[in-house]
Amino acid sequence: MKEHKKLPSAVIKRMPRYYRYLTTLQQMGISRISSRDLGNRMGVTASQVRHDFFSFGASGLQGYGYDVDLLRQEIRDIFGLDDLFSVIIIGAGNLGHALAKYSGFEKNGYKIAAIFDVKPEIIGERINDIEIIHLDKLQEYVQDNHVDIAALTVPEIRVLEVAKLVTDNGIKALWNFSPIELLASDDIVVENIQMIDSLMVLGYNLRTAEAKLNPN
Amino acid sequence: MKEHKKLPSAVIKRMPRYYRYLTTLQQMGISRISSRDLGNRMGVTASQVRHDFFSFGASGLQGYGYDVDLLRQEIRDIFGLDDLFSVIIIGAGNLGHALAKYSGFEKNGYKIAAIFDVKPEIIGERINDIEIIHLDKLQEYVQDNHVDIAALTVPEIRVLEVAKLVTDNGIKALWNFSPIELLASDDIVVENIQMIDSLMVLGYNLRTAEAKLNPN
DNA sequence: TAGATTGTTAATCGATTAACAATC
DNA sequence: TAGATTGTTAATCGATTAACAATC
Repeated sequence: MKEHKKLPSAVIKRMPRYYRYLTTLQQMGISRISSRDLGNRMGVTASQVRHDFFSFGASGLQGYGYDVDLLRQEIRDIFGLDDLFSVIIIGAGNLGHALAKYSGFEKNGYKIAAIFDVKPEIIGERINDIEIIHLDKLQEYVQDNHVDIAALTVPEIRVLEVAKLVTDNGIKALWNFSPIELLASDDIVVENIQMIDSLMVLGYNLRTAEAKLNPN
Repeated sequence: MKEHKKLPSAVIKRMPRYYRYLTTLQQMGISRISSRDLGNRMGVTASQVRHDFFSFGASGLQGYGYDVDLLRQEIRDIFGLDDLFSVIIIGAGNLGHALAKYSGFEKNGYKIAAIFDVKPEIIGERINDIEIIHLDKLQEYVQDNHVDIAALTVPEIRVLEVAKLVTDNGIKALWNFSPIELLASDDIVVENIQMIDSLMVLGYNLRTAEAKLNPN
């Protein structure tokens, strides 16, 4: 694998967006794209596109643009998408179900391997061919199966104990959907999906936009 | 309402976090907090806390700290949380169900008013006392009821047509959960929840952390 | 008063944009 | 060759951190 310098965090956060747009272009049968055209589609400047691609070792061609397939594959390499991360879901409620049923993860390099819950009546069921296993069997499971990431879709009051259980069993990445924010440590990486934060920003922007149209 | 200058977008995005931490402090019965203590809990510098609070007109007291209730209320004012935004959910799948069942939105100033879907067999059902209405009735509904925000939890292939339907009916804020990104316009504000982006960043950070522990 | 902590400006750092030579 | 577009540095802009006087 090619060595990459440590990328600025602003670039890392933008790369999944580039990846999504490149995937769409590929599906549309478009094989090359200029920084200007891509920037227009995404609502960013051409300069930023080139600067970002340069920062991870671009594969463009002067006077031509970027090769969509090649560039997309470079992002796949950087994010390790061809290595197929193994993800388990803790909590088989509606949100856990929604994640398990969504086929987009598998397509992009993340395999949902199992779902854990504690409700006896659903243990053994399958969602999208993924088995629901009792949380008591987690230790056993991680001994027999490699697990990269745990998605936490448990009720708010359970999330701290579940996070402890999961990390005590050697899992080093938490994808947390509860409104209780988990903090990363030296050893554990965390992504919090804080839906309420996003909703608050949306509401703020709505009020700001309305105030601009309708000053009083 | 107090007038606020236009806030830097970095500050706006951090404010929901402050708000969550202040709410937790309030629930713990803590009535005042220093920038240092709050920063430590959140993993940010005290300087940034003070700078941020200053930028929206802080309410601290030298030698004392910030009044938790007062500060929290100021954030509520800025985000309009006491005005109760009205939110409708389009798409009563698992994700729509999960949103409808989550009580945290209502508690924080966002009322889920109705859920729309097209599956005849679920029309009229109630989730968490919120009625499922046929999408054909949307126009009628928005004429009779004020709607601020539409949460889009429809299948990927439907999201563009649904976004058009919703905005054609005068709704100006879209909270989009599909992997098809919607772009904001002059008239329409958008928040995209791109779960796959968050997962990719998590996977990247996991690999980077592992590479640091285990260089080879 | 002495100690603590904010309010606020200045300094630094990082991210974005502009510019244009290089080159396909 | 002429036109297009990247690669790359420099300039600008915005965000973060440091510093310390003000003051509770």
